[in-house]
Parts: sequence; C-alpha cells; structure tokens
Amino acid sequence: MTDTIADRVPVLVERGLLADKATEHIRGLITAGRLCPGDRLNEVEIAAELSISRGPVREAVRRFASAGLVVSEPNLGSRVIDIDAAAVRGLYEVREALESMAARLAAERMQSRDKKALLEMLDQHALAMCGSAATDTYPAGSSDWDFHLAVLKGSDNAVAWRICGNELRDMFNLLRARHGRVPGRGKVALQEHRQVAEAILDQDGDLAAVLMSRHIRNSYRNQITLMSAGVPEDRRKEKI
Amino acid sequence: MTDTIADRVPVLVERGLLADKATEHIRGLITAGRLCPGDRLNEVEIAAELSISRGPVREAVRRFASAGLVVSEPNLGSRVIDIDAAAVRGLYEVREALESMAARLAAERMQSRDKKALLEMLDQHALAMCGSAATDTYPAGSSDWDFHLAVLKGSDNAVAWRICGNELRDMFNLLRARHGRVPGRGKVALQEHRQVAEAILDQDGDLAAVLMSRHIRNSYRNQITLMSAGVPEDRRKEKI
DNA sequence: ATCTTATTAACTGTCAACAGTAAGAACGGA
DNA sequence: TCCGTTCTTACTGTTGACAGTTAATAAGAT
Repeated sequence: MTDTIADRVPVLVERGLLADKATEHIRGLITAGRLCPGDRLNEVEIAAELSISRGPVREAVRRFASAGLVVSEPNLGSRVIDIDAAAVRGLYEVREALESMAARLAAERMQSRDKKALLEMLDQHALAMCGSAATDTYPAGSSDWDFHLAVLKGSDNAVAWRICGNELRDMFNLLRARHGRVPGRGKVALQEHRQVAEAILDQDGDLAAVLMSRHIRNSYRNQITLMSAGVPEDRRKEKI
Repeated sequence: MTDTIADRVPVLVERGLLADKATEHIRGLITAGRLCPGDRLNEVEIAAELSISRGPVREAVRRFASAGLVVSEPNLGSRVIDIDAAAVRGLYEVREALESMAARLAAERMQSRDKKALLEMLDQHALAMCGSAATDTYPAGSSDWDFHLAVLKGSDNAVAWRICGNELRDMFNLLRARHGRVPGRGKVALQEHRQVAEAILDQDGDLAAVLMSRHIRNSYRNQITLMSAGVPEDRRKEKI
C-alpha cells in the first residue's frame, strides 16, 4: 500500500462531515456491486481507503445498520444482509403500502406546478429510452426512482419520504447490484408511471393508489422471475 | 453532583454494548417526558450521567437521528424534533398504510397458536382495564402497542416490523410524553382491536385491513382533538 | 446607551491508542 | 492422521485528548 503525500495532507476545501463521506463511499461500494451480501465491512480497511479515522467510518456503518442494510453482531462486526426471497417479498410489500398511500396523497396535495414537472420528467425518461441504445430498459442510474421519489415528495409526508427515499432505496440498490435489472420492462414501467401520473393530475386519489399498487406488484413479479432465473454467483468472489 | 465509588467502578456483570445502554437511557428520557421537542442532547452530559465515554453516547444519539426522532446539524448538535400538526398527520398516515397492510398479511400468514395468543392478549388487556382504577384508558406502559406489535409480527414482514416497532414507536412515545394519552378511549380501542383480531382469525385479510385502517384513523382523530384542546406548556421548562 | 469587536466558554468532530474478544493458526498428544 | 489445546492475530468496543466551530460574554469605541 503506497500512500503518497496527497493522501496524508487533508484537503481543506472538502467541507462536510467525514461520516457523510464514508456513508457515500460505502453506498457507492454497494451500488457498484463491490459489496455483496455476506461481505463484512471492515472498519479499518474502509478507514484506510478514505485516509480517515475509524470513528466516522464506524458511524457510517451503524447508519446502514439502522437502515437494516447491514446486520451487526457485537464484537463480530457488520455484514451486508442476505436478501433472500422472503426479504424481497417484504421489501416490495412495504413499498406497495407506502407508495400507494403516497400516490393517493399526492393526488390530493400536489401543487399544479409540481404535477407539470412530473409529466415533463416522464417525457424526459421516454426521450432517454428512445435515444439510448438499450431502449427496453429504464435509463441508468436512479432514473426509475426519480418518478417514485417525485410522488413521495408530492405526498408531503416526511416520514414516508425518509423511509422510502433513504432506507428502502439502499435496499433496492443492493438488490439491483446483486441480481441486475429487469430487461425489457422499461417501456411498460414508463407506461405505468404515466397512468399513475395522470390519475394524480386528475386528483383521483383512489385510482392513483390502485395503479401505483399494481405497478409495484408488477415490478415485484418481474423481480422474482429474474431471481429465479439465475444468480450471477461470480459477483460474490472478489474481495472488497 | 456526588459520585460514589460505585459509580466509578465498572460493574463487570453488565454485559452488552454501552451504546445500547445509552440508547435505552435516552429512550427513557423521552418516554418520561424529560426530553421535550427542541431540547438539545448534550453528549458530554449524557455521558456523565452514565459514567461512560462520549463515543457510545454519540452512537446512540445518531441512532435516533437515523430514526428521525432527532435532527442533527453539523457542529451544532442534535435537538429533539418538534412534532407539529403536519408531523402527526404524516406519522399516522404511515402507520395506517403499514399496519393495515400488516393486518391483511397477518390474516393470511399468522399461525393458529399465535392467533390464540392474540385473543388471550386482548382478554388480558380487558382484565387490566377493569381491575385498574382508570378503566377508561389502556393500561400503562406499552400495552396498547402490544396488540399492534403482535399483528406486525404476525404479518411476517421484517421491514415493517423494524419501521413500526423501532422508529415509529419512539415517535409515538415522544408524542404521548408531550401531549399525554387520550382519556376515555381505552374501551373503544379495545373493541376495535377485537374486531381486527376476529377478522384475522377468520383469515379475512381485506376486512382486517379496513378495520385496522379505521382504528388508526380513529386514534388519529382523538389525538388531534387532544392536541387542539391544549398543550401543557409547563413541561417544556425544566432542563434535562 | 448602543453598536461593534475581541475574548472566552462550551460543544461537536476527529483521532490515536488501549483493552477485550472471537476466530484461526500452530502445536502437541493419541 | 485426527483431535484437543494453546497461542497468535485481527478486529471491534471504548476511552481520553485535541482541533475546529459556534455562541455567548465582555470590552471598547462612538
């Protein structure tokens, strides 16, 4: 391990807590698929990667433990949870409950300018899907979440926003990193998004809730078929 | 502050992480109403009360920050959140969404012996209410939660269990500490619990969900009337 | 007296070191 | 060769100290 001078000198421009930095680092490891279920989060190792102390790293790890993404045992450390079939089911159930509620509330409370922005977002997604090479999948990154987060935001419910936007999001990122994304569902998902958005525009809360519920249930169905099809075991190999 | 010898000598029998100890201590402060919205959580002060270092205390504080019970600003510390009307609304909305879902799933998945235990719990609650002096309120402590947690557990959903049983529970404890409990609703609440339980026993998921939804909505209605009636301002005075 | 400017105090953020524990490696006996 | 024991190692849990920042207080000028 060669550490240059630059690694030792703290860059003063970097403002913000080191714990946040560590959190983003770990989150990046998860979304990149470098941190797989069962892997241990070594505090000293992560601290060395960031050239910081163990304190902030420990705090970041415990954040993920609070979110349920990591399970910690005393004196044994923290391991990334194994998302089995039951966990996936539970995850989608909670998402369905919370987001269908959010869709209902968004239909009642969302500002008209935010509704406009919601439609424009969907147009942009459609554009990205046609322009890109892979037209059958939602654009990379968190674009799929953009719509769901916008609905969450429109529901004006801080608790649901925190749960779905922070905790569950990491869970689904881990799930995607492990099993990949569903191919060929992009267009259908976009269409379902459109239906939900139109119900919200019409202030039809009941319909928005039902459509969102159906959308998430469809997503769940695709996910489990993807998982049953096969798991890329080679991803588990490389050490962090 | 007189500290005896016993305060300094660490008791070796106490096993378990100091952070858990600190977490329980802070939780106790909240449920006892000694920690009110807006109050700051002084790390050194709490550490001194427990005769431990700041590290575990800091970890405990950040746990509550992750749960949303406390808001932390860099270099400024952590303050207990102020639960205003909007926050209460959001809290009950999420509870309604999650617990009605849990009731539906519990009706489908709950073991028969657990269903029996559910009914026995309600009988015990009824007994405690009749025996006690205050027959119009649910027995003290977390008895009201017992039923809800049992349903959550019966739903066999780990995510919902963690959210409702850990995070939201502290929120409602804070709410109760601030505004007190609703008088005269114990018997009605117990009756509603019974209806939900019977729907679960009949494996009628839809009915269980509707009844639980209605139950929580009624609870919300009582809560806001209680809050609008007046707030005991004198509780804010005393420093922690 | 009032506003501005130093100074001080208190608290958080971070770090390095120490202690304790659990798992694995080396060792010895059967 | 296999099993049990001891030792080593690596990691977490905890601590006390230091640095940086914010807020309050005191001092000074107008």
